[in-house]
Amino acid sequence: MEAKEISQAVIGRLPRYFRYLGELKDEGVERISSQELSGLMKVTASQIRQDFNNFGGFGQQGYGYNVEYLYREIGKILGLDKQHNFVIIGAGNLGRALGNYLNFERRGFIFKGMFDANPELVGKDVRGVKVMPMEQLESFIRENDIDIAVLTIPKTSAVEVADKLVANGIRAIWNFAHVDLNVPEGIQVENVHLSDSLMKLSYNINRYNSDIK
Amino acid sequence: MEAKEISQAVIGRLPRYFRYLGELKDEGVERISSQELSGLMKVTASQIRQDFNNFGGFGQQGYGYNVEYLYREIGKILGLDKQHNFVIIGAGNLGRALGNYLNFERRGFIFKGMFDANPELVGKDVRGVKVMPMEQLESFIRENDIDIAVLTIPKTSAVEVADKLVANGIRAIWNFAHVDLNVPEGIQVENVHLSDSLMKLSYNINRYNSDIK
DNA sequence: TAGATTGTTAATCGATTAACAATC
DNA sequence: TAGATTGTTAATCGATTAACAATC
Repeated sequence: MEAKEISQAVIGRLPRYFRYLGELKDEGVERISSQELSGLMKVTASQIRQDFNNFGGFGQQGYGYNVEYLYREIGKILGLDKQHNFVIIGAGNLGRALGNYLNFERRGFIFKGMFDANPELVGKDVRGVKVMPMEQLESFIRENDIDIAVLTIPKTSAVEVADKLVANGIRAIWNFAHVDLNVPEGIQVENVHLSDSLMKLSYNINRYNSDIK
Repeated sequence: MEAKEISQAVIGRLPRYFRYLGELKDEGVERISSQELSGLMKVTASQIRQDFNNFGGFGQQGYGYNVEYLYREIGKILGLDKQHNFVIIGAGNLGRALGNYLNFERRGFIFKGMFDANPELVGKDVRGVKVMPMEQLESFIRENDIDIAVLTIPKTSAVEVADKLVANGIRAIWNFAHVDLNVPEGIQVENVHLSDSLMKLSYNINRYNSDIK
């Protein structure tokens, strides 16, 4: 398929559409117009139609969109109809919290392994998965069809671990370490920099207060 | 001050500048040009100069920027020179992980209290803070100068809790619940929707693969 | 058929990049 | 002073919104 590149701005909005459509579906709503969805989601109807049309027409003139169909199609676009195996590297608080989060499984993300450099954590159980030592990471990635590595380790070791992951065929890194990873073209990195997010909040608190002075 | 509105695109980049400048400072680098910083951060020098100039001139022609000064100024813009007290609502895995994260304190974010609806979690200790029952939330917010509430509870209760927070004078919500909160103008909300982030990663994995077919 | 609403083109708006005069 | 590099204006690019013809 000769698909033109879809902008990340559009991709970034798809999960939110997916969530709203899922809720509408669960409420038994059968169809919805861009106008109604616009009211619900507080985005323009124009943007909704443009976004959907990046992927071809999902609607029908005079009718609107079929909720269940649109929900399913967006799921497919997001790759949620496929299984993605992941490992978590770093069995600290955050790593364990993510390992225990059950909803990922519902979307096809399967928790396959967990690793930590600290011998005291090795062998511990997180939702049926035993923490393994770092020495086993590379062979495990290769032998268990792992797509995604979740990095919940300190930034000091993150860059080095990322290189190992890439060398062993990982396809994507979900990076919670507070450092920019440098990976070759074609390896996907999604950063979750929690402290950056908190700083934005801080800025907005203070800006608002100085504005009303 | 009559400051024109700074776009969120710019604000979103400030924490990353702050991080790079902090590292440069720690390495003892005294000055840097937009050109050098551009090479390091992989953004255009033009964007760097435009971003900084939103807040007035921090540099000097022919010299560049003083690293330590610029670092400190960006910190001030982000409000990191002020103390922000926060509470965590939801003492599950994620809430406890955030409570145990020490680096927030270094930036002026002080962990003051933790709450949970589950009686079995009440009384537990997270880094010196005892988990309190939800009944105490509202008075605690009012009486302890709490700026930020971190929501790590299921989406089913998040909307209701957010309303209570607003009614008791919270200024900002760091929302990890997978639901959009509707708050009055002037209350800041920063969403961290982890599953949205994971879905974006999923899209990019699958897009890349179909592109190279 | 008439009304509704999409798909899509055109217009606008905002953000990024390029260029260069100002100045250290 | 000459060279370097900012601050800032102008040009470009991309994303959002508006408008409307196509069509169910």
